[in-house]
Amino acid sequence: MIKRQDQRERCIELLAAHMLAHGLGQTSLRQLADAAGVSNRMLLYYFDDKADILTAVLGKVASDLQMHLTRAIPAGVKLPPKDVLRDCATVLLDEDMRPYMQLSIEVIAASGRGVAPFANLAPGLFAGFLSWIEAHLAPKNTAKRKAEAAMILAMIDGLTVLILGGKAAEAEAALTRLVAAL
Amino acid sequence: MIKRQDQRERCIELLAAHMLAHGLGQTSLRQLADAAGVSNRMLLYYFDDKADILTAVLGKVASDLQMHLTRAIPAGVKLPPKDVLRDCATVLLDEDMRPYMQLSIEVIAASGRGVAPFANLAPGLFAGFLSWIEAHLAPKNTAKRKAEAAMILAMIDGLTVLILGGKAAEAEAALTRLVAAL
DNA sequence: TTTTGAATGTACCAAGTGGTACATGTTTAA
DNA sequence: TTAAACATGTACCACTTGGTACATTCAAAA
Repeated sequence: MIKRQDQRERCIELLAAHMLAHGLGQTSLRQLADAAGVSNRMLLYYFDDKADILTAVLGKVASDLQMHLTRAIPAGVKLPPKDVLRDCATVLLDEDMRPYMQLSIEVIAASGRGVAPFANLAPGLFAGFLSWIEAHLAPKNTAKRKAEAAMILAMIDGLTVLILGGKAAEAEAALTRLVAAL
Repeated sequence: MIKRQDQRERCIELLAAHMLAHGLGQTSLRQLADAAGVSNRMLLYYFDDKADILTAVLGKVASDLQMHLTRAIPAGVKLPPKDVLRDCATVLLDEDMRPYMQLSIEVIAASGRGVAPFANLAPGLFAGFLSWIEAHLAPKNTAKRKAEAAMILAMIDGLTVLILGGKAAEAEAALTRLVAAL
């Protein structure tokens, strides 16, 4: 009867879908319990408290996002920043990935405010992304690669923000101009 | 006894300071009433409802932000994108402006979710910024200027996101690399 | 001076919040 | 078979939420 861990995992998956669909604003225990198909009583049996739920679910979301990226963009191939930006943008700015990017921005906004448990999550999340991008950049020296990775991440996030603010067409034009400049 | 309008204006100023300091997460009627030094009962006398408060306050914040920018960067001077980016970044990424940028990202995140009343605010906010930037760009044709303006706005927002996520140093490096590329 | 309208306080409402106490079933191990 | 550990439901707690009903104070117009 190892049901507790099983249920915890099951909940994490369902809750990841819920949070991707509805964001940080719809995360009361009742709403989460409904989304997971359990009672709020049981949610707090599977998890320590609300922070534990959010941490676990967002961890899953982050690793799914990384997996999407890794699956779409082969590892081991080193490219100049222009191409890495274009490839990342193709994957991450696609409409299918919108929920992931929307949720990411929400988490970062909360993190900037120092809100628990997001403040502890965001830097690690970013670090993972930065090293992922860096690993896809053609050599040069380390400092330059780090700067280029940060630049690419900033561009992706900035374009995402534009899209979330209702300026998808402008983001498209900006990306084109950006790729041309690199 | 034209007190009602006066108080409304007074509240808007105090609430702008409060929201810049504490964000969208601390905007219950009680919290806002405390920040404005009035009772929540009176807040709803000066304003129609919570959405009316937020709309008014964020309008003020947005116009203050634009004023900061306009004051720091002279109008009428047209520059290449590289310089406009550098100038905007100097103003907007400065620590003093952090509350404005933090709050902006929060509003855009909410807007992307379609949350009232933010969803109606963000596009207009962006449009204002885009035309402001465009007005500072050296001629070329309109389409190119629009693309460059969007690019610059995306970069600023992206760097802001990096900073909020705890990667200020990386953002700095990214900006340097970015300016060099343009 | 009386009346009228705006300004303000007190007290409340139903709904939702994170979380818990307690009882009850349900497996598993002794 | 019995005791212990796990699993689950019901009911509740104090608190916060956006918002309102009602009474009252107060300045100004009649």
